[in-house]
Amino acid sequence: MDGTAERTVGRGIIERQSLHQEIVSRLRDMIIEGELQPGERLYEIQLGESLGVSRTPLREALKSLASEGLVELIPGRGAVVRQFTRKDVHDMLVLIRAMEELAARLACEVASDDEIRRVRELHDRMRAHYEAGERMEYYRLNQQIHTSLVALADNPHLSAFHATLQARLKRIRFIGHEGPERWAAAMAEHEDIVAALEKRDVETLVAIIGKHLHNAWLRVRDAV
Amino acid sequence: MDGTAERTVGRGIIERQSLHQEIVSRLRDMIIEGELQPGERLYEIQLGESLGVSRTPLREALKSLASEGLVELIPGRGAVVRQFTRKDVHDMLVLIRAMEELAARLACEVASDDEIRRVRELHDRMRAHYEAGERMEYYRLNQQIHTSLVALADNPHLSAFHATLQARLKRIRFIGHEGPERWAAAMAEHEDIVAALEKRDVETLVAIIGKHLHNAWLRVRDAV
DNA sequence: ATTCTGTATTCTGTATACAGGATTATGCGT
DNA sequence: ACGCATAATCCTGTATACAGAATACAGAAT
Repeated sequence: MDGTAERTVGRGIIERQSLHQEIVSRLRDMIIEGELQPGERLYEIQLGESLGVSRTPLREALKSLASEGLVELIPGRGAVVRQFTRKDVHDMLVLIRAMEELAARLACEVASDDEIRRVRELHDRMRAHYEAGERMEYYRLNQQIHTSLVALADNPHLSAFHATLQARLKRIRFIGHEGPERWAAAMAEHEDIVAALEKRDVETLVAIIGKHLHNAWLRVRDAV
Repeated sequence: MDGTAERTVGRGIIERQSLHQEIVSRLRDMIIEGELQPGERLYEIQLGESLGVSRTPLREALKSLASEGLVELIPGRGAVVRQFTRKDVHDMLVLIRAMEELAARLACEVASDDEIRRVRELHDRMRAHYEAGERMEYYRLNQQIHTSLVALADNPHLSAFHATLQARLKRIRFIGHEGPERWAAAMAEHEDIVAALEKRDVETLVAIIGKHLHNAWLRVRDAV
């Protein structure tokens, strides 16, 4: 395949982002969506050809993904899709909980009414998808709400760490939302979160977020 | 220079770690120690020659450092040592505070007496350096104590995030410890931290750590 | 039949080559 | 002397080539 042509088409006239970021994003998605499964070894030539890219930029992307924790680099033996143990997942949820609790505290202080209103809008759209039983769309908005909530804290470093953790957990969390009653519970918790945020009721908000992420563990722990 | 010979000497008979990690570590140190200054552009050929490495592995190392947040990658224009604004430093300290508070809570639950004893030993050694006025050694142990404290929580993901944040802040924090009265205050806070940890007095420990990192901000904010 | 060893193959790790874009220097016109 | 256009240089981004390590395989010895 002629990689150059493919790339030109893919990026259009204006270069939207560097090829490096494009490869990283693509691989990240492939890992999150399970196209590349945990424990799977990533052969550079083969993978590069499937993306229409040579080994050099691919290897660079793999180094980035390793730093993000999605890929494990074994010296002399290449890259492997990282797999997480039960404890890993628990540890990550504990951590993401602390991050969102921090974000909640900061958000109640610094977020503008307008920003909060936008989260409410996302939430309402999510509820619509919930009521329509559209799991995929629900899930996507769910993630986006958590991201937006953290963004309200106006702390880019926090947002970045949260995003990488969320990426690691994405696959696992998706599995966890099985079952209508658990789904309903998660939805109710979100309802409370947005309500507390609108009232800027810090302690309630922190408490619910804590509960929400504790429950998230209960929801996923059997899946790992 | 003949890079191969240099490398063989540097790594010895048994390969201790991959060259990639070696370059990353080396560059990280160079950035932290100010050999490469914030905002400085990193020319690949030049930098590679100074490390005895060609562009390919160097570029891979730069991608890793970019993911760690020590280097900024500008598409089409290469790598620059990242510089942090006042707000960046504040945001990072807020974040590291939340992480250490979380670590404190977990540590009080899960750490063994033996592990806590080892932190006490580090602390005593640090105090010796403090009393001897050995700033560099004091500083080194200071960092190590914070790292160990987080390690007590037995959450590798937390430890990893904490470590990258600490790396970003290392240079700035070192500057901040100027002045004997501020140094004394920091030392006293550490004293209290270890004491609370030994008693497994969670709330006191969290409070002191919070205070310690709030003060850390006061100590460094004029330096940035 | 099994294990060990030597060989062949495959893959990683590093260096180099080449193309395109960015930056700097130069020269011309005003 | 200053600004702009053009050319030269440098640097990045990507592909490819080569060396060495890891793995797989086959045959021999026990």
